[in-house]
Amino acid sequence: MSNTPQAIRGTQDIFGPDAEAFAHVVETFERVRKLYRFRRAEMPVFEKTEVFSRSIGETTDVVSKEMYSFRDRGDESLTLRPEFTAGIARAYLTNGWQQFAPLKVATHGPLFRYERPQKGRYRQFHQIDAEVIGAGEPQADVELLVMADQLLHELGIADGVTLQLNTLGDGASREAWRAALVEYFRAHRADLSEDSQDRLERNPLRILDSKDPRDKVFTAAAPRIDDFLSAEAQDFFGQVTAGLDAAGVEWTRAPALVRGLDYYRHTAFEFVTDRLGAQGTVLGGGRYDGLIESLGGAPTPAVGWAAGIERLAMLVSQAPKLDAAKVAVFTTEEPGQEDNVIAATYAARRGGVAAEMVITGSPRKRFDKAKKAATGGVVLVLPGDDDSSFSLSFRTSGDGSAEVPAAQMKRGLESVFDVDASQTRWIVRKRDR
RNA sequence: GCGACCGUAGCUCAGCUGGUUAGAGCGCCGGUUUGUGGUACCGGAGGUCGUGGGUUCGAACCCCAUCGGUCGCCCCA
Repeated sequence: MSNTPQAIRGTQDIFGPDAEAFAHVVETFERVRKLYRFRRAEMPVFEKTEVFSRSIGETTDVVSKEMYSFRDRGDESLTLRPEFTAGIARAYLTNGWQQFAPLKVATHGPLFRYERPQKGRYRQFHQIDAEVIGAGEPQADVELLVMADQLLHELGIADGVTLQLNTLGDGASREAWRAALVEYFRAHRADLSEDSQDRLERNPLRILDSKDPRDKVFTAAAPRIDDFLSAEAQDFFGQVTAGLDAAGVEWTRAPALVRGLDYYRHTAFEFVTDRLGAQGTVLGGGRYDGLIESLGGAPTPAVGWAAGIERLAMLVSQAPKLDAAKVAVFTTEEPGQEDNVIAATYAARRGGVAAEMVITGSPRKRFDKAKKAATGGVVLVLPGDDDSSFSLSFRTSGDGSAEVPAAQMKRGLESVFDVDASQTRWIVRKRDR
């Protein structure tokens, strides 16, 4: 064991109920995304480093200390993607996807961030992601938000999750607000937490959602974005909220909500829960009208969101269990009948019935072993009248049971186990021996 | 990058103020029992006590380092 390589810190091997919940989240997302007519896209998991550094912002933590970057054999700096948006924007530009604008795309897969792992946070984590590129109207924001809301409802985790909504205004509004915040906090600089004094230089907006009580004294009275919104920005936000109201999506205004990355404008939002410890954000996103330009494209409005699959999966308690499916377990206690068990098991599976078989170990213990694995029931293979035939005995924990010739397996499965064996047309043929 | 707690069998854990061959349950393998049954009993395999150093007559237990896990800070999904 001691020379077995260990998994990389912050990576996870997902198995069992967790893996089922994970798959359930992805499957639900795929279903909902089709309802909203978002197209599927796949991007590489690594890009040139500049794809991220130029779009996300050099001063952000993500770029300055959380990227998995390395040099390839051509001495090019590459980076494992820390988010989807930048890569999608790059693909949009390099593949001429402008022709599809406004483009609704969705994707999911692994992302990488060099961080200290903790609850709901990993170095390789997974997100589902939806973006609308080339749509500057508030209706695009609304569509994305309603889709997110529906997804959370269909996952059965909408209770206890609230949509927190804010606007950062257009570029001019945001800059004016930022300047006012810097001026305001600078006046109280000495009384701020160490972290926030640092933030004052790097990312003053983030002082607003500091958890430090020393900062909270000042954040309450800090300048509010509303006082700096241009008429257009105000109108834009008004249309977003009106659309949400029309669609029946509940939201709350969160004036201190800002996004961590530089490219956000106008709408910013997070779906937040109090059930995941410190990692309360379950789905987050916003409008990033400046991003495509920063990658050398024409000015292109865009909105999007992403959600951590692991975090969603942790909230999903009602994920369908693999074991909940009715499983027929085939076995025999008669030495020499093992081949017939094999024949019957594969016939059942070809017919669409979930089946397992037990043909190893002590024949006397096989029945008990089969019983443990069987949620549908146990099928016992018995020798037939002659060497080349056999019959099946269907046993359930209830009162159902029946013994039928092998050829009538379909009937036995359906009547005794109550499983859908309608596809089972296969007849156990008599074998020459 | 910072802090707190935690590493004993495949899994969940017990192991007293340091004391002799480190235990239990579950799981696995074998035997017996039962024979419309989700049983009971017996036996077996499986552990460099995360790793390395130190203290001690003696370390799973105390000290240091290191690796890993968990949770929190920063930041973020």
